[in-house]
Amino acid sequence: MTAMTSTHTPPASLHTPVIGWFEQHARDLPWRRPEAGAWGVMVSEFMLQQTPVSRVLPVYEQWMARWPRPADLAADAPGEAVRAWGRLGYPRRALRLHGAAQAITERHGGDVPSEHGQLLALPGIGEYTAAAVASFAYGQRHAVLDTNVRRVFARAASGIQYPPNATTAAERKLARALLPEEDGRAARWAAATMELGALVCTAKNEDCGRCPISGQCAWRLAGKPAHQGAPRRGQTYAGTDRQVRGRLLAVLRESVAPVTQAALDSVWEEPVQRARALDGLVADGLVEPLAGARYRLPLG
DNA sequence: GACACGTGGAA
DNA sequence: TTTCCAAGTGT
Repeated sequence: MTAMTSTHTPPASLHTPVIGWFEQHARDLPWRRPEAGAWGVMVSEFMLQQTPVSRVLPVYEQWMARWPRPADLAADAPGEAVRAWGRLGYPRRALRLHGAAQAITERHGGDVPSEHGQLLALPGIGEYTAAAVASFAYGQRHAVLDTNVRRVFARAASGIQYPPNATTAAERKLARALLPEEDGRAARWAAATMELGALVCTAKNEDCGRCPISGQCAWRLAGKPAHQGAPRRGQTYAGTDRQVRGRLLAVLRESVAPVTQAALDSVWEEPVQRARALDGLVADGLVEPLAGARYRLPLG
């Protein structure tokens, strides 16, 4: 049971100040403008998975100028999507976005579907992204649980500094309970709570002085107790297969012509790990092996 | 449920 | 310099 429900605080007392704050302080992001459309919303959601807004902005603009509709992307080679992805990281997202564009073109007449279940069936779209697109692009009522919203709810409602590592049933239940009744207001609430987590109720150095619900925040009222339990597993990177994959793919992105084995071998000393990383990229469909020990981004 | 999966800026 | 973190998904 959360502090919010145990004190019987009506959600409406949270909705108005949070949505009001959002109307005053929301960033003017291109995917929030009407001209972005559902496709723009969807592209931005793929790019923003684990990647900061500041790095997404320029790539998003180039992407939408080149592929303004799903069918435009679907008609191009998947390797071009990987190349245009640049250094955003997790390039499989580019491949999945390309696959989603193909599915939209084939199954949905070229229009991003509005139904949650149809969105969820597309490659690269999971629970969060399906809810986000349905909510932000189509104004529907969904619990949109990303890392920002989960942190806001953990603090404001549950009185703890950080949410659990993985989304729990209790979090989903709480998020549904806090959702405004009316569709459009629920969609604004989703965007507003996300923005609050991104700008004010941040993971570190939160700024309660600028928070519209600081007076109702269970964590703050409890004296902002520090997170209990094991520290988060720090993701090591140097020396991992991921780093090797990143270097290999960087070489392939830079070259339109097929790349030789020697060119790829030059990015990593250790041959066993290097081969394993390259095999992994091929298995993932990010790299296409050619005759004569040459490689390129996939043509499809 | 645990892990793999990129990248770069900030503290 | 090291660690943490950023609008997650798929296996």
